[in-house]
Amino acid sequence: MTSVSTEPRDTDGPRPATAPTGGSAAQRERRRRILDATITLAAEGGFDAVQMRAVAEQAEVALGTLYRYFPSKIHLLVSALAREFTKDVDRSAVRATPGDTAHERIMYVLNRRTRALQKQPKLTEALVRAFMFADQSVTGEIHEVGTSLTTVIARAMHGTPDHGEVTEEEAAIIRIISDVWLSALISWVTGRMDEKDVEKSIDVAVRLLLR
Amino acid sequence: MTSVSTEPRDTDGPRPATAPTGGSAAQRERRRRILDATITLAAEGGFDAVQMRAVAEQAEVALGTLYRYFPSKIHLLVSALAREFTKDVDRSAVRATPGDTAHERIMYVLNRRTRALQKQPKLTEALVRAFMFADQSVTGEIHEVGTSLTTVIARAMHGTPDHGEVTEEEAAIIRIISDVWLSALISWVTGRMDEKDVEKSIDVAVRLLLR
DNA sequence: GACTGATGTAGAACGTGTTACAAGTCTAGA
DNA sequence: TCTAGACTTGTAACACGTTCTACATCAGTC
Repeated sequence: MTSVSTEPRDTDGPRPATAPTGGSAAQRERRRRILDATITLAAEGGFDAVQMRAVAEQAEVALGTLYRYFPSKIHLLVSALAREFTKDVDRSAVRATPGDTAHERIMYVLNRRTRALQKQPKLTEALVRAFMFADQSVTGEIHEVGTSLTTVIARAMHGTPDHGEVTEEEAAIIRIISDVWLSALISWVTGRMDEKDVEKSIDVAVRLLLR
Repeated sequence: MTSVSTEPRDTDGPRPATAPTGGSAAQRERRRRILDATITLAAEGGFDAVQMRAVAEQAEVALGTLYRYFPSKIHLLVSALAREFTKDVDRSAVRATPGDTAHERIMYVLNRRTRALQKQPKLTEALVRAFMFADQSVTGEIHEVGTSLTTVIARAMHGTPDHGEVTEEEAAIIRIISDVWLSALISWVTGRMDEKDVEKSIDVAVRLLLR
C-alpha cells in the first residue's frame, strides 16, 4: 500500500541539509526531528507506517520541506539506517571486543548487532527494505553503512579498537561475511528464517572462512 | 513512482491458476500471457515499467483478472523470475558442466547466469527488486528460485548432472556462495558494482570456501 | 435448452509517494 | 532598516498499486 520511487530525482541545485552537518542550527534541528520521526514510525509499524505525510506531521515540517531534506522515502530510511549504524560504530571504538579468537569476537559483534535489530523487528524491516530498494542515488548513504559494518568486523577480527591494516584476504573475508549477514537479515525480515537460523548461518560462514 | 504492497493479502479461497499447472487450458494460456507481458515490460523499462494496468492490457486480461492470478505486483514478478530460473535449471540437467575443478565449474555456471542477467539489465533490476521486496506471502515462489540455484551449483560442484548427495558442509558452502551472488547482484542492479566486480567477488568467495 | 456458480470484464474509487504552486518567513548584505 | 533570495508552509494535484462493484460469459448439471 506504499509507494516507492526508483527513479533518481533531478538535482536542481544543492539541498539545504542533506549532510548531517552543515546548514543552520534550525536546519540541523529539523533534520534531526525528521529522522527521529522516521525511526519512531518505523519502529511502530515498519516500512508501510513510514508515510511521508505522517513523518512530516510528526516532525512538524511541511511535506515539501521533508522532500527538500530527503528526496524520497528510500533516502529518508537509508539515512535513518546510516545514523543508527554510525552510533554503533562509535560505541565499538571505545573498548576491545571480548572473545579469545577472531571467530568468537566476530560472532560476538554480529550477534550483538543482530539481536539489537531483532528487538525492533518493525524498524529493521523498514530499514532493510529501504536498503534493498535503494538505487544509485542513494550510493552515498549506503556506502556509509557498508563502511561502518566493515570497520566493526575488522576491529573484531583483530580484537583491538584500532584495526590497523587489513590484508586483501581479510578484506575479502569481511565482505563475504557482510554479504551472508545481509542475506540472512533479508531472510529474517521477510519471514523465511528465524533468529536461530540467522546466527547459525553466520556462524557457519565465519567458521568456513576463518579456517 | 511505483506502489508496492508489503501487506499479506487475505486469502479468500483458492485462486484459479496460481500454480503453473492446473486450471483449464484457457487459464494456463492466460497465465502464460500475463507472465510474458511481465517479462516484456520488465525487459524494456525495469521495475517501474511493470505497471499492473499495462501488464493487464498487454496480456489482454482485465485488471481484476490479473489480480486474481497474481495477488500483487511482487508475486507477479517473483513468479516470472521463478519461471525464467526454472528454464535454466532444466538446461543444466542435460549435460555435464565444463571445467576441471569444482571452482572452475561453479564459476562457469554462475558467470554464465550472471552474464545472461546482465544482458537484460532492466529485466534483472525488476526481478531482483521484487525478490528483495517479497514478504512471507511469497515464500513459495522464492523457495523455488532458491532451490533451483542450489541445484545448479551442486551439480557444478560435482561436475555431473545427477548431483547425488550433498554433505552438510557442501550445502553450507553453496548457501554462502548463493548469498554472495545475490548480494553482488543487488550491488550491480543498484549501480554500486560493475560486471567485473560481480565476477571477482564471486570468484574470491568460491576460492576462499573451496580451499 | 435453462439454471447456477465460478470466472472474466470494464471501470470507478481509494491510499500513499511524489510533484507543483502560491504565499509567508527568515537571513545576509546594502 | 530595507530588500533580494533562499527556505518553509499549506494545500492541491497526479501516478500507480490495489480494491470494489456491477455486469457478462462460460462450464457443468438437470
